[in-house]
Amino acid sequence: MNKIDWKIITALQQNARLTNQELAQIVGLSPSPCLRRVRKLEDSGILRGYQAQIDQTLYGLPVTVFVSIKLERQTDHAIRAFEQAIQDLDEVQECYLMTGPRDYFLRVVSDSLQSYERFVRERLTRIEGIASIESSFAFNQVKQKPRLPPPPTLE
Amino acid sequence: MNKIDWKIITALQQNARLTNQELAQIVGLSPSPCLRRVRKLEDSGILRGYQAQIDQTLYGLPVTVFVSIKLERQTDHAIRAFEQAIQDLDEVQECYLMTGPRDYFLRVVSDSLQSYERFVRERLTRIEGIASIESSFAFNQVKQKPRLPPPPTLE
DNA sequence: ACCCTGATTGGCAGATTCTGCCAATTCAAT
DNA sequence: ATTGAATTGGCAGAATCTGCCAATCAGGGT
Repeated sequence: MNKIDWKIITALQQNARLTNQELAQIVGLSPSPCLRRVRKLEDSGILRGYQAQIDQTLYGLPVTVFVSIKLERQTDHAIRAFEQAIQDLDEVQECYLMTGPRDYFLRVVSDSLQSYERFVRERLTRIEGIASIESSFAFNQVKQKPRLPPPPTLE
Repeated sequence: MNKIDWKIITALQQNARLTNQELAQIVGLSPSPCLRRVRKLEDSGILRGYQAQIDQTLYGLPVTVFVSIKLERQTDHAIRAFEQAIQDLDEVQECYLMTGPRDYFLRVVSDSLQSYERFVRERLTRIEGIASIESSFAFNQVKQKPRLPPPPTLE
């Protein structure tokens, strides 16, 4: 990966629907080598995909909650069971395995506090092996930066 | 917004580089009304944009940290100053204003723990008005779902 | 049941873009 | 300088985009 690849990645993070011609112009190549580089980045896995950004509030899901979860025990079985259960919950947008006192960390979306309460009571707490759940509510999103800093390998 | 719009949004969340023809076929329309709907969703702001998903580890930024921040006072001035400062930090990928004991919640990326420490010491703590900082480290991402549940207005 | 109106759709066609192939160029190492 | 591998630019047929127009559809009022 070199400077041109980095430019490609930066440009596509800001607008994944750029045409190959536009992209080529931005990074200073002609279209065909530019397309080849994009394909290579895709094949290598660095470019994992392209996704539309949705305005959650306008879409109808204005509530964002961060949830810390602790398991009763960290056996292999309990971990796998929990992670599998989480995959099936549509409201869970992201899930991280954490260091420290909390085991998992989730970002959950919902249309209202009522719905979120129902989600916790009827879905989350039904998962086996959960010791505790702690919810933190977001007022709003202050920043969402679709752009990573340059990787250390570039400098 | 109706069922077709929802299909469009779902499809574009999974692959934002679908051609209009492919998208039209998926949602069961011919290309031209499909394109019109996409434009309308863009104009309305529901479709905020399209971004490439990057594999952070392959890219060279394997460390993800969630940071809770408390301000000394919640005056209008302090809040604005903090939010402005945050906008300029490339390492901060997301920032939320929170309810509860913590004021802000950040997702920060870094290439190593050393770099992260430097980031905290040389950048974060230099921002005026911060009372406390608490870092939680992620081992890895267990789930990343590029798909929202159907909005309540559809059911 | 009928008509009327506004919204939505499908098809068409010129303009644009994509993308595989090949020759030319660049660059690094000897 | 010379060689060879990697990368590039240009080309052209195929595919796609996208604005326009007529046809269709939904549903409200009489």
